[in-house]
Amino acid sequence: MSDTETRDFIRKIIYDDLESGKHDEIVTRFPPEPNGYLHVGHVMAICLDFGVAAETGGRTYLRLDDTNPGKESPEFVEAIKNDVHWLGFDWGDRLTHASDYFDRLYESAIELIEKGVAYVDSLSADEIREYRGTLTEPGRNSPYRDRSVEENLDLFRRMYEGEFADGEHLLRARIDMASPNMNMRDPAIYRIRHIPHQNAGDKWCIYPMYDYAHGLSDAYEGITHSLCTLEFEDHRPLYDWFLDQLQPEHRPRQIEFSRLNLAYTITSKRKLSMLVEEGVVSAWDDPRLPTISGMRRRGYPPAALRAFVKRAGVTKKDKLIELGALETCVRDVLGDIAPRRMAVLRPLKVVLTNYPADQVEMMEAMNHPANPDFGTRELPFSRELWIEQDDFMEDAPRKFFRLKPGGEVRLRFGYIIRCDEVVKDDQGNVVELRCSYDPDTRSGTGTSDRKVKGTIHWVSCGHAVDATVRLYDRLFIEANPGAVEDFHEVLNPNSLEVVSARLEPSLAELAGADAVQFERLGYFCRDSEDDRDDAPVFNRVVTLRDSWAKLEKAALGN
RNA sequence: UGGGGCGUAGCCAAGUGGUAAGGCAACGGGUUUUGAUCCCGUGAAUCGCAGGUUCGAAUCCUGCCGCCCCAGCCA
Repeated sequence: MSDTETRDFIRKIIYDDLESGKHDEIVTRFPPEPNGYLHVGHVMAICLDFGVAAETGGRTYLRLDDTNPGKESPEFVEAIKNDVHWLGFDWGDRLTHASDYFDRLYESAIELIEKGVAYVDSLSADEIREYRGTLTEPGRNSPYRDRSVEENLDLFRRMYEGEFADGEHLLRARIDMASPNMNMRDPAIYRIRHIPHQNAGDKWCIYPMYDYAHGLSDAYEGITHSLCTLEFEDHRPLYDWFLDQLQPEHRPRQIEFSRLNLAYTITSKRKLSMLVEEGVVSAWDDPRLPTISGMRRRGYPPAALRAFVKRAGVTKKDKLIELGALETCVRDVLGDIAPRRMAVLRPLKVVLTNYPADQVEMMEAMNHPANPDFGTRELPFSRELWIEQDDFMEDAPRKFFRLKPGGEVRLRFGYIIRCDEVVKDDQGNVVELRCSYDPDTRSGTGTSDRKVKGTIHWVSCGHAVDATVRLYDRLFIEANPGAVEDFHEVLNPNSLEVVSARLEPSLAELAGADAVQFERLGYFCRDSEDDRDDAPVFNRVVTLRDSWAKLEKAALGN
């Protein structure tokens, strides 16, 4: 951290604890429940948990918070591990599960009963809800609240042994049914669930609740700072209550921060799985989703995600961050590392009428305009070329400095050409441009020093590689789709457009998942699922900034 | 109408009694064989509102307003 940066409020607390000698080492944990895929909101938590430990020489546990079997699965465990690694973080040998502590948790529950601060309730779920009261009215004590320690011990043991059906009994903390904090109205500690567990198998038929298991797991692992999101703030008194009652060796401290919400996206696990199950998107790693796996498949580099959450900051204020902020981070890192290539997304044929029909020249092209280390490559240039349909306009405004009838434009790394004739089909669509090239203007070696205002990209027809390119846009047309009653109503019908593109030949050899820049268009990467050697499929990661498009849009608005 | 949290520019965010950093976005200009990048510059904040304390308040006090979270045997 440089001197000009200020520490967020959590880092202030943590660094103070180090300086005051309260702790010699910082220990944190990232505790996802393996019941879904990680998303951009988790990136924030991961970077905070792992980041603050790493920068202070501390440690971080990756703990799978698996206290609710039936919703959790090893598939999600693997996806989570994969995502955290990909983001650039390492938990070493500190991969744990809440279920690793089920034995100790069970013993501690007995201790609570013996202390008289926990009891077995035999009300039904509906009755418990009625007894709980409301936000403005206190709850009432359960008729089973005053069972003897012996009876509670016996009942709890029999719960453990599987003597009762699901829901028949419930172990509860004995706190205060009149507390204004709903979480303190005798919260559940253990419930009966006759289902196997993703990690513990069929050993248990009673499972601990989050509030009970989480704080104690923190204590067992020697977590010094247990960082979580704001909605757990009013669980903190309960978190502390369990620690007070059981006095574990280590005393973790819970600190809450606000979630990171991204505009035009949804991060509720429930809604995310609806999108997947309804087929609105193809899978959990659909490139339009804000899941980590989706963003990876989309081609977002992990460094961009890290930079993004750093810019967003850690506070307690609700935030809804503009999509552009993320995209800027993606462009920032890709701009430096992505090799440049040429590709035409919507091809329009150009015939150079004065260029020899059988001639092919190899044009040298820089792989990165600002970094010679990327080297150069050769592009075949010939009589027939593809250019972008958007780069030609028949009735062009004065400020349009691409191709227009009678106008000139430079072909990137090639020659200056002039549009002599526009060929149309029966419907009046422009299907071909007949142009002439100026032999004196060959890139780099031309004898002519004349300049033209525009430069456009192209691909030689006879050498082009066909490819499918997927153009992604935001999944929703509403900035905060999570706040809309039915998100189906605000889906963007144009979130995916598929085009048949023509690529420069070198792209056929491009291997791996790293992104390249298609000059003047954006950053693209091979799709990790559908790409094949004989049928390339590229995803558009993000467009380049486009001030022309902005001008056009502004003009339309007038 | 209970409890908890939060209100500084379009979006983030510093600032904790001495006269409002920074980033993103926007706008203008320069460079450019990517309308990209890069560079330079500009505008934009009655610090949620109203009172009060003080020589001085975004910072302290009081009252109000707005937004978010909590009534799972979910996490």
